[in-house]
Amino acid sequence: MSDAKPQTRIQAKNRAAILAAGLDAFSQFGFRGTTLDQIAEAAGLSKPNLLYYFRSKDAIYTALLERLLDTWLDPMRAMDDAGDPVEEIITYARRKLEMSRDFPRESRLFATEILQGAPHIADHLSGDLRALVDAKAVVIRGWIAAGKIAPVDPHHLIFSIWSLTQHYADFDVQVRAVLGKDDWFEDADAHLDTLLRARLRP
Amino acid sequence: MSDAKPQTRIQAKNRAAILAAGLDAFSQFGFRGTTLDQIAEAAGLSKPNLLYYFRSKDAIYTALLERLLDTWLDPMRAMDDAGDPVEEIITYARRKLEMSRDFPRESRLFATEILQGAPHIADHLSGDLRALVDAKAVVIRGWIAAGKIAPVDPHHLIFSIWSLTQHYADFDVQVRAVLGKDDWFEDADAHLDTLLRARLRP
DNA sequence: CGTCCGTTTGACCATTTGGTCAAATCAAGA
DNA sequence: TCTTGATTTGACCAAATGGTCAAACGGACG
Repeated sequence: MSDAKPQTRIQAKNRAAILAAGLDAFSQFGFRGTTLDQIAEAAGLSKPNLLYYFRSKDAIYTALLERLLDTWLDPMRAMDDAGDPVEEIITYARRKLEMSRDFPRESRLFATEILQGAPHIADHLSGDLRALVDAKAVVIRGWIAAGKIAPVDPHHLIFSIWSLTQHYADFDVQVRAVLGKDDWFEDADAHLDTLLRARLRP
Repeated sequence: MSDAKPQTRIQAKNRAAILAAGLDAFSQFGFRGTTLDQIAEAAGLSKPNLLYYFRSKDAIYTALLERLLDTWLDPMRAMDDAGDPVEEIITYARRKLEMSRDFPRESRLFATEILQGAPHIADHLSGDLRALVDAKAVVIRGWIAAGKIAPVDPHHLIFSIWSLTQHYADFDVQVRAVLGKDDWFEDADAHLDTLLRARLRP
């Protein structure tokens, strides 16, 4: 999976600058709403120069999505089948919430892609993602059968964790407007903890 | 708030067709990602004809958002201070879930607007919306003080209900891909019911 | 029938946008 | 220093896009 392409120092730097600028733009305006000039200016390059590093607008977007998907599921993969069930699930939720805090642009990029029908990653959803979720669903069912957590639909439990955590990144503007303050992490974390604990307690 | 403008039968019909087509397009592609030609064709009108009814692309989008905001908060307003606390909250969640099922395009339109920083409705968020949420927060705190429901942060409880329910409309593609089936309503409804009930039980 | 006003359209326009290309510039090794 | 390949750019292009406008059309009513 590692790129075999050799990269000069300057290439690495410029490609990184382009991806950073692209993440900023795409996560805020969506694919169609973002222009190459916008990205080029933010990256400090001319448009033709930008296209020297990525063959098209779509290539930038795709590269970002691939980089994102590569790490997006790490918290779920990190769930330990052998750990304490309630703690494993709650830790998973906390890690997802931390990602909303630390990588809101990535979360929004993912959200806009899904909202638009996931045209670039439909395969990923019904492939890798579904396989991983199904695998974790088996683990969760095992925990239920063992009486370690209360009976719960594993898929919808996972959806709950996704929605509860990503909401704080994706709807950040709304959250801050309603809360009247900017830092939601501590309160959200405590809230999620009690919510999940109440539901999972066997 | 009622428009004083008289409308002929044909005007009402065409304006409705345009709004319907606009909702389809904007909810899927966002504001910048949608073209007038797209809307015009879907509405069965020529582009100049479309602009005879709405002075600009922005006017269509704004009209849709206004219509949406007008009804979006109805379920929350319908929460009855005098009703049974747990049932009121669960009924609110169910109504929101029904909206995800029955008005997914509206939900996605709202989601794209918020994702992009709510440029058109920032005032609404920190005005009407915040006021309503704060009012309901007072009610919920009253319920807690009376021992009718378990202690909970009212704002984050409301965020939870928003995120849990809207997720099924906004991330519909992902939900269906992971579930491997198209109808999620019944299972989601049951899941939400037990989740909230477990958390709210005093 | 003829008029009037609401409706519709073809032609047109300026700007934006994704993308190309040949030429110029630069940087490092021989 | 000279060469070579990587890097950068100005000029350019075709298509798409939001929007305009004068002219044509159509139906209801006197």
